Amino acid sequence: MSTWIRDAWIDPVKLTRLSDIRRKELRQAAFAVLEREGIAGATLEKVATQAGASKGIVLHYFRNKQELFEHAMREANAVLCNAVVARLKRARTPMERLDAVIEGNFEEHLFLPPLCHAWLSLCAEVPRDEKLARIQKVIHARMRSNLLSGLRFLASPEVAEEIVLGITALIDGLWLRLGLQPGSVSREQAVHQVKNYVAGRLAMRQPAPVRTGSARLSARGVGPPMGS
Amino acid sequence: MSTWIRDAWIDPVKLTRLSDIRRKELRQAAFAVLEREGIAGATLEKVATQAGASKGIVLHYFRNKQELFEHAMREANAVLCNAVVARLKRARTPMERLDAVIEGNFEEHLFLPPLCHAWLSLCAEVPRDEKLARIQKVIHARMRSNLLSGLRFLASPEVAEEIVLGITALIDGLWLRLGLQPGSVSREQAVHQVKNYVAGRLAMRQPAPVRTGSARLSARGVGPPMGS
DNA sequence: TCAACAATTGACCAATGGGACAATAATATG
DNA sequence: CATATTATTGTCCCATTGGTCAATTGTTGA
Repeated sequence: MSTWIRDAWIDPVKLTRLSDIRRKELRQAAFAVLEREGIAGATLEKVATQAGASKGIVLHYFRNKQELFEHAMREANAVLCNAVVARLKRARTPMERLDAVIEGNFEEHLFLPPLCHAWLSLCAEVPRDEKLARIQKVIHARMRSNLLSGLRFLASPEVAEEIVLGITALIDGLWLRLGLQPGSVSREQAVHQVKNYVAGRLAMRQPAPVRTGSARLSARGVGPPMGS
Repeated sequence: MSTWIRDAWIDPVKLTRLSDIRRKELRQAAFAVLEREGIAGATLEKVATQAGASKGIVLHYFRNKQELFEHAMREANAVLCNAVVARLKRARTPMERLDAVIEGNFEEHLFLPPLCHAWLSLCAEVPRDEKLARIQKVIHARMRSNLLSGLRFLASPEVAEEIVLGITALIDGLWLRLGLQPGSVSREQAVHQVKNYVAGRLAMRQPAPVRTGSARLSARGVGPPMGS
């Protein structure tokens, strides 16, 4: 409720300041409506009302409904992504990096049913919206990269890749569970669950040839590898 | 394309025979439309066309749109559930029961993007449809029960419960992955993934007091090898 | 102060959707 | 065969929706 405003103000460039603010307001409103109404019930009128504006204004800032919701998805993702990145910055060891990603994905002020509902509705549209699909792809790529940045040092490339799939699936699945039955899974449970998964997988003697000559640092701290 | 017809014919009760057939046709059509169009695009007209009938007939057999799609969800779930149950019948050991559930959830003629898309759309509506929520609850309860029927003998109740959550989340997550990026995960990969998860979890020395005096059978055919 | 420009609104429109219904065809029943 | 019941269609209605547009209201800057 405040983060984006900061961005707009601190930034010395004024450019289309007002325009940017409106757009942000609107995609937030769009997301809010999505939370309550789902994709089928998310009408331009409702979005406008939610934003305290008229319907016309929505189409003034976004070419059409699709575009609006595409931006809504970007926005939502950015928030979640920031949570992860912030934690990642503080991580020192590979294992800490892993935990950062995991915990970041269940930030308690984000791991909530409404957010999940909106996210679900958006996901359900991916197959019919090229743009949404692309965004999804980017999101997943970043997630993978974040996970790999820690996992690289903890498992062979093949196994790491496998664990990445496992972690992402687990995370998504836990979110889904939350959306389907609010209250059935707490943030702590979720984190616990994924961490246990990782522990279990890392403890297994790896079925494939473990040695591939790649990075060797062992789980202990490594410190500086953090780039951005 | 044949299963349901059998049910209707074999059953000695003729009652509203034709009516039942129509209803089944229609909820199947509804599901098919859902696969292509998503919840927002799934109109009564399209469902009728898909079923080769007129729009009126749809509302003749279902009170309204909601009811139609609720039945569509039941139908879809029944199919998936049957796959699991069939495998479960053949299972002999606890571990085999576990595998039955896992493999049944990724049956190759079911683990397909379109089916997933429809399922996703339905899930996205759960928060706004009391009936759908209830159905979901039932589905999950059965899944849990099925898993527990094997898991009971492989871990303490607490741990078993935890693993149930993990497995269901993983399964859902893998389905979601399939829907979001068709082709990014094969049936074999998915099964492999979940089985590895189970193996990893079962191999862990259990963090909580392991002894609860409960069932002891030590999964014949799998139990001990994993031990560290 | 006045024009140029952006923001914002509200009216309007054609298309569509869900649902009601009366009319018609089929089918069963006695 | 006549009648009651069920299946099916097509039409009609009204609310809603995405989207366009001209008109109005600030804002800014010279």
